[in-house]
Amino acid sequence: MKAQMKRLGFGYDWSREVTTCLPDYYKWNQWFFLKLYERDLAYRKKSKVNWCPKCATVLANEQVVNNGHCWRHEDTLVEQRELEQWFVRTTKYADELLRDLDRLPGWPEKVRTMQRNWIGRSEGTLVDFRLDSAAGEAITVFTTRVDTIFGATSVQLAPEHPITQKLADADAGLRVRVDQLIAEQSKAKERGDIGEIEKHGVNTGNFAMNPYNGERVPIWVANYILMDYGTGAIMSVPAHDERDYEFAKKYGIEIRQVIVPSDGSDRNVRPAQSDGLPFTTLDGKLINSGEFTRLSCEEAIKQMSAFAEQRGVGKATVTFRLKDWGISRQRYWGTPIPMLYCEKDGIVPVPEKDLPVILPDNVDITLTGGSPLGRVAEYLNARCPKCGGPAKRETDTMDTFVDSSWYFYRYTDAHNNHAPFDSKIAQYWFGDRGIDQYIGGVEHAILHLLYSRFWTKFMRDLGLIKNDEPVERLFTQGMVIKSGAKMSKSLGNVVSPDEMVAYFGADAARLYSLFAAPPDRDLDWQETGIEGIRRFLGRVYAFFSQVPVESAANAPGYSVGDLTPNARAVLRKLHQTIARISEDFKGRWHFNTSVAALMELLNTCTAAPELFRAGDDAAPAAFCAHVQRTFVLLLAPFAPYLAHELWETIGEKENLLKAPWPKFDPELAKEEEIEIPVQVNGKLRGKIVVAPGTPEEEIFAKALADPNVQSFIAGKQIVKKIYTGKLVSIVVR
RNA sequence: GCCGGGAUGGCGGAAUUGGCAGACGCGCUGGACUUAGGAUCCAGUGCCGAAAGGCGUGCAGGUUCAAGUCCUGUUCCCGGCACCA
Repeated sequence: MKAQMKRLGFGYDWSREVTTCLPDYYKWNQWFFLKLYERDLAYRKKSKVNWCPKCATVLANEQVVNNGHCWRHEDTLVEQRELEQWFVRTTKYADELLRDLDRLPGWPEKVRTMQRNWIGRSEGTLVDFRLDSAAGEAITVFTTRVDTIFGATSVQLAPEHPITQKLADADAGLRVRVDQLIAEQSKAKERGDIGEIEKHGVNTGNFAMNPYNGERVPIWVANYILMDYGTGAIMSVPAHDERDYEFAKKYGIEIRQVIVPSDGSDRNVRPAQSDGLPFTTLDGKLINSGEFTRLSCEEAIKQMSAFAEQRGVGKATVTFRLKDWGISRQRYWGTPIPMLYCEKDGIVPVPEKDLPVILPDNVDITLTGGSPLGRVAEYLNARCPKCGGPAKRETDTMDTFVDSSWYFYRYTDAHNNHAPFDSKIAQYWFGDRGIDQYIGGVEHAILHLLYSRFWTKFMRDLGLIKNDEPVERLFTQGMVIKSGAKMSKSLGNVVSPDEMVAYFGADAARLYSLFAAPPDRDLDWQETGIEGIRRFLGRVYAFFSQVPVESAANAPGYSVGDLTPNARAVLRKLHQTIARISEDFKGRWHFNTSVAALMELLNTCTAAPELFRAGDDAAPAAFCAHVQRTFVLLLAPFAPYLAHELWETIGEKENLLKAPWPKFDPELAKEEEIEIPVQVNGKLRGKIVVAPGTPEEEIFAKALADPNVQSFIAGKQIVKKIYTGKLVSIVVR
């Protein structure tokens, strides 16, 4: 990989290379982990986790893609397993991660939207529905539409909800039904089609009280209620929620309308006209809602949340879709999590001075199931740093996204033995706004980019850095598609550039990949067309071989005024090309047009062979040398090998990489005469050629005199004449 | 269902700000050179038409002297999210 990059002539500073699987890097992962743990940002909990059978390890939520498939193995369904795992409290930063998206104008809107959706902030109200049972227990529901609560005609629980479980424990019949619902949900989750399964549920026969009107409503358990969102319990308002409506229709639960359109129309007022229900927009006002009747929805939400708080039956709240980041992996390759389990002292962190916890090298990684590290006795058995007694090491390793969450800071100070990096050095490179320009595939829009944003905020709070965000400007490359499938390391259908480099050369491979499509677009990789690139490079080489070798430095000067029209045309094209390529480098990065511009420049040069022919004095040697030299400089970023060779050919002694980028001279780029298209009634009818700055009247006169234009205006009345500086438009009737 | 992005010749793509649609390259056609051509060079190449001219940027409308570009509606493709309460 490294050799490939070098062969392709990429200019990386390899002295800053970091290798995340070596202890001098992962030591700092462990150090960060201890800091997370100290700050209660890392914790252990038992929970349902995503398990990829092919990876034989756990995956974070973000790493489950495409309806429940593994992000590494898109053909493999992820299973749900109950495991004790380490989590990082990304949710603690949920608000900030969401808010700061608005401060990233240099990010594609697409990525920001994806992150916003992923974080999924939702404002709502928690309301307690007290159970009939003596203990004063209550079901807490989460709703974004507390204004509809007078229309609540049942409470719906997730099958896994603790109260469901409690009710089921007391009712064997219910237990059977509930277990069915759980099985069904987890299957659907594995298949990834939860959301498409038909809504159904079971009435528990119990009741809970709506604190707003004292009404007792039946408690149901339903398969469309998810335990891991909100509180796992909802109030069901069939008149104003589509899902509740569907459910109520099916089971004959009462549908009670409490919102009507605020425009005064009577649509949807009578429940008998049930076609119009559910009415779900916020643009309405309340009816049948006690003291809140007649309020607008928005006002009602405010007042009714406040009401809940005053009565101690609920409060306004915010929930997130974002979950904590599960970082435990049952794999060998990864950073060992620096934790110990002591019989006496429980969970004990490895002291900082004992870092790094080194990954043992005598591990049999061919076995599957469970953490490989658990099978290495020398690794597993340790001493408790507190009591000195026997302790077991944590055998899970960290998600590799931990490595990539901060590696770019390590680049600033890659060989630091005392800290992940020196704050001052990081500050020098990153300033307050982070990486000037980051490049990556869209596939990392929520994984890597969310984790590294979190990590940056965490490091800022540790006092290591000052910037709030890791990346100021983000550019998302398109994916490379190969016969219909995206090309990626994990899919293993990567086209190696080696063959292309061997056959056509590194320059051709570089130019080809740039020329094929702009970088933000997906590229369907097919190798037709590289011949054209090779031809182009051959023509460049030929162009330089036929020209007299003359160093620009040695040649006497020349005056632009003395140049032949052809030579001036070349000079003009040269400067237009400088402008175009410089523009492409400024952030648009459409290098496909840069390459096209170089081709055009060469075409212009070779179209005037007399200028560059040995023994022909159609142009001064200094002019030729200037054109050649500039051409090489423009070519260099794209085809560095050929450029270096040509640089020597033309007698340059200085290092090409140190030569300044050519300067654009707008005077030299300016056309001496411009061609102006003439339209009659919006259709192109002729073209006139004038000098720049020709007055408008003269242009119109010339335009009207054009014979073809004449034939279209003859006998008609001119209604309007427009000259924009680029084009003449004549309207006749 | 919701949120993004896209659709331009036979193909990849260009048109950066409402101003000549198709730059540049591939492919194709014809020609030159050649023992040879899968090398190189020259010419042509959006569609219809002999020409004049007409038509043409997914589809249907609209605004404008002028629309690939702006507005309304719509179809299809790609990506993301999804019983999110």
